[in-house]
Amino acid sequence: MSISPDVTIKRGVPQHMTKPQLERVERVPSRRERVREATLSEIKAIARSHLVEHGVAGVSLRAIAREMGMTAPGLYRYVSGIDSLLVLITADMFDELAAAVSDADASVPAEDTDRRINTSLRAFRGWALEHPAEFAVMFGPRKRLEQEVDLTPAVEAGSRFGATFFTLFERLIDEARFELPDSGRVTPELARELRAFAVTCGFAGSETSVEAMMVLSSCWVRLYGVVCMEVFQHLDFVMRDMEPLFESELQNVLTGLGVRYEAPQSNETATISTPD
Amino acid sequence: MSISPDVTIKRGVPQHMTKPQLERVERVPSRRERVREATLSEIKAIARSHLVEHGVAGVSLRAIAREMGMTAPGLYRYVSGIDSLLVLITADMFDELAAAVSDADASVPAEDTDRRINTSLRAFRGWALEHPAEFAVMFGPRKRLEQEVDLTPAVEAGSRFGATFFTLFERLIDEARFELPDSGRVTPELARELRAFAVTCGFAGSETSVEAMMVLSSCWVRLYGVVCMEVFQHLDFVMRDMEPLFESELQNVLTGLGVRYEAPQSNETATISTPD
DNA sequence: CGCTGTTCGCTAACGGCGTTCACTAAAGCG
DNA sequence: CGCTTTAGTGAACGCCGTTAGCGAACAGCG
Repeated sequence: MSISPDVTIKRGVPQHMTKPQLERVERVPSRRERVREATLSEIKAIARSHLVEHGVAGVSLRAIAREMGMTAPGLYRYVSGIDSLLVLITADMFDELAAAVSDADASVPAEDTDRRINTSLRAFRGWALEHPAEFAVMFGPRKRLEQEVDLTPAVEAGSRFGATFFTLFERLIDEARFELPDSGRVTPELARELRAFAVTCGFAGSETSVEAMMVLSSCWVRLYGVVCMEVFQHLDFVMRDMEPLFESELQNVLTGLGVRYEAPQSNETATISTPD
Repeated sequence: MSISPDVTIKRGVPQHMTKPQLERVERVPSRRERVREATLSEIKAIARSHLVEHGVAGVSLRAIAREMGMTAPGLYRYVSGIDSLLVLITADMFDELAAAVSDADASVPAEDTDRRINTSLRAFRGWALEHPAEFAVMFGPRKRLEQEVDLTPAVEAGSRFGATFFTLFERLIDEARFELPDSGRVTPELARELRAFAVTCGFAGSETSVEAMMVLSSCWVRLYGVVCMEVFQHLDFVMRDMEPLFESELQNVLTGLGVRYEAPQSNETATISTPD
């Protein structure tokens, strides 16, 4: 067991510290480390492309190795197996999705909470539609009885993604946009789960109420529902274009949140263009 | 191409006609047909058990054949490949799910629409939780870029499943339980899609309005969302027990539909017991 | 420079998979 | 009975993940 792949060699530097001043002090990543990092990136990139082109079942170590001009066993120096490779790229994809949403969010004036929310949520759907294979891996069923493989990288990235929306939601709470449901509606059991939710997701310290968490959950479930249904094509035989339904749900959800609904621009949501 | 598996030999008998009187008239299924049917059933049964035990990736023709005491190529007499076998059992599972919901529905007095709906929807979730592997195949992402394989059996069974709920929903419309949303809320594009929906699902002739279809879609999407999220375990790291959230969503949806929400019985929803 | 321990990538191999093809043996049927 | 259709087999092809052992390249050090 002299080999231990999948362990990102962390430099023990807190991420919020700026890198440049530390690089010389701590460690300049040795040549070996750099080339190693590069091959790992190549592996993930090719895996990703195979995922897109042939679906998750079409991702194979042998094919990746072939495309890289090496042999499959060699990849085991970088990755402890196909499953953990999938977990790795899943983590990357979550980060990418989070970035896509953040970018969209950042493209509108920070004070315009309403438009920011409209935009962010549409960005989520947009990314999902543009990356159905990725979305399936990220939000679809857990493939195996994955007791075996370590999911933490993906889960962590997933949390980072969630945080993107949580911040926006917190703004809504601060601005007291919507009426909280009667506290009678929240059963003790639900309250317990929601508190756990709040704690795990970081806004424990704030005065975030259980009722607010319930609203958040409900909204998230609804959006997840429409988008899943669209990407997984479960209404395909009955409905050609799911966008109107998504917009309708979005409108319902937003008005429930006291957020102004804005009809989408005629050009695609993916395009980030400054409105006139 | 002398072989043509996967084609259920239909006897051209409408299902609503009683069988016995016709059997002799039309065709008594020959001995050969009977044994053939039996082996096909065995194949599907074993496939199903492997699906449950090892997930969808764990279903393999070779393993099935092994367990049956035959060799893999022999299975090709019954099934045109692993993919179409999966489609076949998916169809069966949809019928089974539909039956489970129907049974639950039938276990409460026919006039008590409210309780019937409570019960049916909980039955849906219950079945999903008891059969996560099946649910993943039925409601998860379409595995391949399945241009190749013929999905019709599964799609048809899926429609039958949908019909289970549609009938209940029609009752709600007839009883005029809920207020329809302003027709201004339905964009022309959405209206078009919803009409297609209504037509494909059979209640075209009735006076079912586009607005009603919008409500139905919205409700279905929400329930699908919670259940998917629970079965796919996407909030696992944040929430232990999803039942309270489901119940909360159910309550929201039902009150929106003008249906009385009934708290679940203390014993599990799966258990069908006559209330006192 | 040469020496030494580590990392890398290879070959070979095992067992599993889906699928095709040519073939035999059995079953059905006139 | 003989002929046709069908069920099932064995061998083969080409994939796959994964393990084990080996040699070559490399990094660091005296």
